[in-house]
Amino acid sequence: MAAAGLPDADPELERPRQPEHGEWATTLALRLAKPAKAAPRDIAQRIVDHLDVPEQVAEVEIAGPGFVNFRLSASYYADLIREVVAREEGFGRSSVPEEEREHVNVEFVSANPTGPLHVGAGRWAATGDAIAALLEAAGHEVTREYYVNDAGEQVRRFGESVVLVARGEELTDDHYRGGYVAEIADALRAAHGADLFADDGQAQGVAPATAARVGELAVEAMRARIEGQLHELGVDYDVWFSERTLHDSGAIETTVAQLTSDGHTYADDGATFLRTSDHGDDKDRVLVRSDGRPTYFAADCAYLREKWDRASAAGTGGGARLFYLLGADHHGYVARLLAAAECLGIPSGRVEIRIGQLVNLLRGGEPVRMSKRAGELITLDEVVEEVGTDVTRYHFLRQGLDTTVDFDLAVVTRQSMENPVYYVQYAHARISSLIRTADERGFDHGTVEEANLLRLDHPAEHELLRALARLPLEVAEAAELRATQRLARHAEELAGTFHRFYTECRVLVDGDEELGRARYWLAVAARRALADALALLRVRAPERM
RNA sequence: GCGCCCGUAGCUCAGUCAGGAGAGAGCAGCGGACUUCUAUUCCGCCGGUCGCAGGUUCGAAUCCUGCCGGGCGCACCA
Repeated sequence: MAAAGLPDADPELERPRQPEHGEWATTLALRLAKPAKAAPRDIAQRIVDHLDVPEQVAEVEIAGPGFVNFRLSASYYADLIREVVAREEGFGRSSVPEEEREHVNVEFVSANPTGPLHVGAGRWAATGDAIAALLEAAGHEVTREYYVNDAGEQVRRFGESVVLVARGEELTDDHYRGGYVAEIADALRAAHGADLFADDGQAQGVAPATAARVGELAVEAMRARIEGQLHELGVDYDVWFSERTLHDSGAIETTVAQLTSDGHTYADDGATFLRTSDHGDDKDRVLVRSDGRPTYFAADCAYLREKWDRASAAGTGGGARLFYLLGADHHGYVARLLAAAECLGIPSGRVEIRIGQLVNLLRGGEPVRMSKRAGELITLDEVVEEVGTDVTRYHFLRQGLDTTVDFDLAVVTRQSMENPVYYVQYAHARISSLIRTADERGFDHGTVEEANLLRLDHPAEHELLRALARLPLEVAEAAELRATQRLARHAEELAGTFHRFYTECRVLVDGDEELGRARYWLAVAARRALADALALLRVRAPERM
């Protein structure tokens, strides 16, 4: 820059939207116009004159008001194809330097185990899982974790509900109801006998000990069912963390004691408050109620501390990170959770909470009412069964977290381009078919090293190569932004460029075997890229459709 | 009332973090393309005051302020 007589500045290369503008571009000259007091195009010219152009850049041009565009050479793309073909899998993955590699605890779903998951939870399942996969692809270590609220009032209440249903007695508005409660009652009766629901000399209602005993079993049964529901969606966790263990081990008392000795609490009206309002929260929050029982928030604090210690112990160079994916109905917790983290001495920025907007379940444009009453609850597994895991996952993943998702059963079950997942999968199946056909016909594709990949100069070939080359960057960006839709949209772009290539460029051509071989290896590379993108989204890449 | 999110083509949404080249995609509508590697595909046309009004900037869908619509949340609940 100095040589060109210009102020120092970050070139900030970016990818132009229009193919005519090359693979890379910089707006440097435009931004320097003011400080350098010169016309942007003149500045651009001076930059270009002093530029050290790498081998892989075929052409540099100044365009428009002062953009500098770079075009990559054919040999760059030839190397790209060889690289993609050479790696067995994981094109698109990257690695971070050891000192930046984080251990990320990704907590998602964590719905209360007092009922089966509904459709909305599917969004958090698919998204949390895919973000975890993206973080892994970006080179981080990940723990997928589910926090099980298996302690406290709701367990007692759930147990009481099961007992009452088992006995055929009446429920009140405070109880859980619905077919699944009866199912649990039946299952528990089968496993433990009807005596499980009996009280000793209790005249009315359910004895606390009975409610607690049944509640514990019922919650575990429900948790197991939730685990199964998530597995159906292709989501498997590393850790199912039990809240009860925090109560049993004394971790909650220890945590409250620590917060107190660090001066973050005070007593008022017999209750213990945490000074969260000193750390950005609207008001202080109760840790221990005036009757001595800890709040759920106290358990959250203990859990936060436990998780932080565990993630830190992994000892990665980039340190630990606690990632929470929460629904918009929980965004009220964000401030107090972050405040708690500060009080616990967790470095700022290490607890990251992302809020996702909610899901509307529709059928033919009409809202599906999800009443608590028996029979009207639409569970996640029912939906997955009806529409399939690939469509369900992809539908959630291709939309940003900030957008409310309409999940319309009538639309989503249609196998048309209203479900773009088929478009991407079809591209993969099409390439697979092409390769099968080539083999059947005894097509001599040779090796990728022998192929003359410089023959790939058709516009459709070039577009496909461009999309292919961008995959690693798109993955890295999607991981950085925790934005699954980035990857989904790029997979669609990749599929689109392949479909156009397929239409315009025949691979198994007569008379030009050299070109055919080059195209064959391009198709192989494209299939690998599609398979890798779909793998990160945990969507199947079918060989046939 | 306060806080968070959204408002972009008839519909569903990308793009907003980090301001740049005539604002993109799919669906719907209209018109084309298979005797040849999968037509769940491809090509073309139609379609937009980027909610409204100000401001910052050489340049705003993008940043700031204020409005207007919609969703969600504001417990010694769980």
